Amino acid sequence: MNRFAEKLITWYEVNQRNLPWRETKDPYKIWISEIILQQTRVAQGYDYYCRFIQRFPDVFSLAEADEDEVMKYWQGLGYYSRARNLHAAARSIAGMGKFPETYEEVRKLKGVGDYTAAAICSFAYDLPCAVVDGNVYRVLSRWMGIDEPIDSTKGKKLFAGLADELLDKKRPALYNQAIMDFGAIQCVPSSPSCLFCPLNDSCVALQTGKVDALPCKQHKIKVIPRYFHYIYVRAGEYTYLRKRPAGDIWQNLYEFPLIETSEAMEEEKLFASDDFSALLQGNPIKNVRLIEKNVKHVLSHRVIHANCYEVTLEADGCELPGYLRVRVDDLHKFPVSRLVSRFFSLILNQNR
DNA sequence: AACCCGGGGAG
DNA sequence: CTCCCAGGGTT
Repeated sequence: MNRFAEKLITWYEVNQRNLPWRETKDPYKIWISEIILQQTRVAQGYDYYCRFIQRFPDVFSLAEADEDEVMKYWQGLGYYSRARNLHAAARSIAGMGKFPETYEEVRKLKGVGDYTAAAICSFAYDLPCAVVDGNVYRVLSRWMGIDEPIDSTKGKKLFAGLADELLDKKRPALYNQAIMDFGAIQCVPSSPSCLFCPLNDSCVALQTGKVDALPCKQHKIKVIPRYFHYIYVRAGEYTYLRKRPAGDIWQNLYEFPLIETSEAMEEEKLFASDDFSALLQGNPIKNVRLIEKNVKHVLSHRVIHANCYEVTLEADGCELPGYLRVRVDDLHKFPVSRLVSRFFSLILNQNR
């Protein structure tokens, strides 16, 4: 038993958060919680977890569901590949008959990496696997005063090795929960209260004045602008959607017909473009109206400048090739991005 | 190794 | 504004 683990666990007994996925040893529920919480704060994922478990209480109910419904339950959470992978993995597990029970088998599931496999195996089965997440990087880099970048291959291997050494192998679940809660509550990214920290007598970063400088990262992401023009085509009670394809953001979410331009474009020029003509297939236009303009939607490495127009057609019943024809009243049933959801709200509110 | 993939909250 | 969150996949 090491002193570090002892202090963390003592701290945890007093300060731990009460979370629903800690009340169970069911690997399915723990798995769901871990996928939801990837790059997502507890406060943001909490309600999604509760609704998800209520609708899909076990792996078989999830496996039997349509992907669209799973995506709908994920709507607004971001990183939608998590939901697609979760669904695919559920079908795989259902085929196996039961949830995998070793680290190697759990690690093979789609969407499960080193961190998530360690979390599931320690929490559900008490296997001695050390978790290494953003919290662990922060706690270890500070406590040991290590400035090796955490986003380099060398840094990842270094911290994984240290995490393994420090793991309390007799109670891995408790230790893993403790170090992550410690990072989330006590050893926070900015302005931690080191004065009241139980590790302040042995923290290298505190003693060398490097708390604010750790953990160290080398990577900076470049943000690239994109220009989206959504066309809400109105034909009587109907409108048109398509499912976003693979190889781009928001895969498998739905959206209005989209014209993307390489730079900002005003309404007049957009409506005169070939893309616009091709979209409407020569159907005569009755009316055009602006829904919203210059919406700035920020993603992790894209910033989307979006406009949305309503184009009402003369004809009520026409088809647009490549698009789904749906009732305006049914729009709310489709899983969509936050941006498209915003336009849905504007449109549906105006209808009242 | 570099890049891609969301959305939200804190400071 | 910037940074980061119970990361993982692809090239």
